[in-house]
Order: sequence, then structure tokens, then C-alpha cells
Amino acid sequence: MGRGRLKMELIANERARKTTFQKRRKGMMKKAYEFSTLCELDVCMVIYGPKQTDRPPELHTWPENRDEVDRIINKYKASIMRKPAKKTFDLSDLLRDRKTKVHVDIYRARKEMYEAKYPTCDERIESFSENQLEALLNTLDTKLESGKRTLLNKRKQSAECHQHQIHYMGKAAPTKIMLMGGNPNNNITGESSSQKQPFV
Amino acid sequence: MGRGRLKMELIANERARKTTFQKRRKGMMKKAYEFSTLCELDVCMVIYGPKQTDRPPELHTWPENRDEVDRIINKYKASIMRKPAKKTFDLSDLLRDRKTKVHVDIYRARKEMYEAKYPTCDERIESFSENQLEALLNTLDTKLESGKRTLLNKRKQSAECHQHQIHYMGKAAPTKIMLMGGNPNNNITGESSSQKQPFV
DNA sequence: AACGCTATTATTAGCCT
DNA sequence: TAGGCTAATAATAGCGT
Repeated sequence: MGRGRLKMELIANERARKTTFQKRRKGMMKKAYEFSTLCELDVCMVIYGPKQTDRPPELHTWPENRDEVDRIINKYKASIMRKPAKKTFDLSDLLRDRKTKVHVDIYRARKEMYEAKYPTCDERIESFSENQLEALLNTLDTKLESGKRTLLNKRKQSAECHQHQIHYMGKAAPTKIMLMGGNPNNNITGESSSQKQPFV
Repeated sequence: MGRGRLKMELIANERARKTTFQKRRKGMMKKAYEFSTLCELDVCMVIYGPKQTDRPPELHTWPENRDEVDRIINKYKASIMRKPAKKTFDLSDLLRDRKTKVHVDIYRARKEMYEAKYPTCDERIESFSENQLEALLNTLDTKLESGKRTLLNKRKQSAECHQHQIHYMGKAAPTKIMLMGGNPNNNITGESSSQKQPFV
């Protein structure tokens, strides 16, 4: 639309491209607003502007409220998770297997810990340092990637290949995580009231 | 546009609303395609369809390739760090409060656990199922985000604002992780020292 | 770079099948 | 229910300022 027709390909002229970016970005935002309003939907959009030589490309989102964006993204991730509903070995499988009796003991120990009200750190992770979390995330990310193939392989194998593993039995229960510093000396300041800059 | 003008509000008639949803969804997708093509942009869009009584709302994305969506979402997450942080209730707040003395005990208990050589799961994470790892990753990712803002904020504050927090003293030591299923019944094998081919 | 203009093309609301 | 149809409205390409 417009004075002339536009080939559906990268606009060569940089000036024109930038103008089109601004105009269409505005249009996209409006469309998204109308769409979500008219139909009462969760819609979110992430747009990275044209590559800049010096700066990182500008970020635009719909909604502009990043918390809303995060909410929808999390919702998205949550739905992606359940899709590959491939068969997975879980604790119930293990317990069904007599060879895994050892797991029962572990279970008891774990349960005791739980009942002793040792907190899992799920609700407290946000107070970890950025570096720690990033390191953790990187570790997990790497392992996830490299582990996927192997896991897929393992799934094809028989159950005994899955002994001595950690299992997830809860249905909708969130994974509980207990974090411990990589160094045994790491610590939580108990009563201390005067340290400084603990973070990184 | 169309035969009549449309008030910019939720379309009351369900039939009409659904039709509009389908039409506009198609339009949004096309716009997103054109936009990213003409200007060579990273654009992604997540759309949750109308609420269904029985089913979860259908998910639509641009691009349809979910890996691409994830890539852009990760890019997004990486760049929102600098956003102004909201005040978050974290462990430092908790410990500052005398009522939370219990956390100190927790710390001691945790340290004991460590010294008692309860295995941290860092070396065993690779045996988690893909779904579990992804769930974990999502959880951590979300928490990392919320934590980052708080952390960045804190760094700008004076030292006294950093009391009573968890410290990371190790340099290159990997973060140790203890994972517990969301269900108290979950468990890990205690001695699983033997076999276990690590990925990576 | 950010506006305004407007001829054109694109989208789509309400209908109809 | 899902697809056409088309009158109306909306978006915007190319220009000019």
C-alpha cells in the first residue's frame, strides 16, 4: 500500500528502510493493541530495531510494560514445556522397580529433611548474586544442550540405565532447588550486621 | 475497516469475536512477516487465543519455529537487565528481621548437610530428563531476571544495604546445586557414586 | 530525524453460503 | 464451522518540509 508497490524483501535504501521501520512499528503496536483489546487476548511482541553499528539494536515491546511481557513469556514457556509429553522415567517408575530399593531410603532421608522444615531455596533464589545465577544458568544450559541427545538415547534404552538418578514425582508441584555455594566456605551471613558489598 | 466501524472494546458477540480473532491473527502474522523481512529485524510474537472452557487457549507464535521464538526471547531477557529494579523482598530483608532467625538455623543445617557430604547435584544434573531440566531452567531464568534487577540496584547502594545476604566466595568453583523434586517424596540416590556417564 | 500529505494498496466487518 | 465476497475503513510508500 502506498504510492507504489513494495517488493517483499529487504529494503535496500537505508533511509527508506528506517522510515518504514518506524511507520510499521507503530502500525504493529496499534494492531497488537486492537487485537488484544477486541478479542481479550494475551499478546506480546518483541521487536529489535535495525542493527546499529555502535549501539545494540533498540528494543520495543508490546505491551510496553515489561512485566506484562514477562508474564506472557513465562506463560509461553510453561506451555512449551508440557508439549513434548514424551515418556519420562520418574520416581513412580523407579519405585515400581525392585532394583531401585535404594531410592526408597533416599526418599526417606529426603522426606525427613523436608519435614524437619529445611527450606528449599526455591523461594529465596532471587537473593543470590547475579554471577552465581548466571554461572548456574550457564552450567545448566550447557548441560541441557549437550544432554538432550544423550537423554533421548537413553530413553530408548531399558530402565536399568536410569538407576541412580534424580526423579521428579510431583505433578504440578514446582521443582524445589537447593543452592549451595561452590565453595564450602560460602555462607549466609547469620546475625552479621555490618558487612559490605556481598555481591560479587 | 470493513462494512462498519468497530468500537475499540471487547467484541461482545462471541461468534463475531472468534471470527475477528481468526482474521486478525492471520493479519498479525502477515504483518510480522513483512515487517521482519522488509527491515531485517528480530521480531517475535506470542499469541494466546480466546479462553476456552475445556482446553487451554491455543498458542500461536511468530515465527512459527519455536526455536526462533526462544532465541529472540532469550535475547530479550538478556537485554532487560538494565531496567529499573523494583524493590524485591529478598533474603537480606528476611534476615534483617529478627523474626526470621530461623534462617540462620537453616544455614547451619545446610552447612551440615554439605559437610556430611550429601551430594550436591551439580555432577548429576545431566541425568535429569529433558523436561525436568527445561522446567528448572525456566524457573531459574525467571528468578535470575527478577534477581538481576534487585542486584543491580543494590550495587548502587551503599554497603550497609548489603548485610545479611548470601555470599559467594569461591572464585572459579562451580556452583553446587541440590535439587529436590517439588514433592517431598522426591529423592535422589544417596551413594550413587558408581556409574553414570556424564554428558558433555 | 521527525512530521504532514495523499494516492494507492491492504485489511477486514458484516454477510452470505 | 470454515470459506468467499465486497463495501468501507485503515495502513502506508514515496515525497515534500
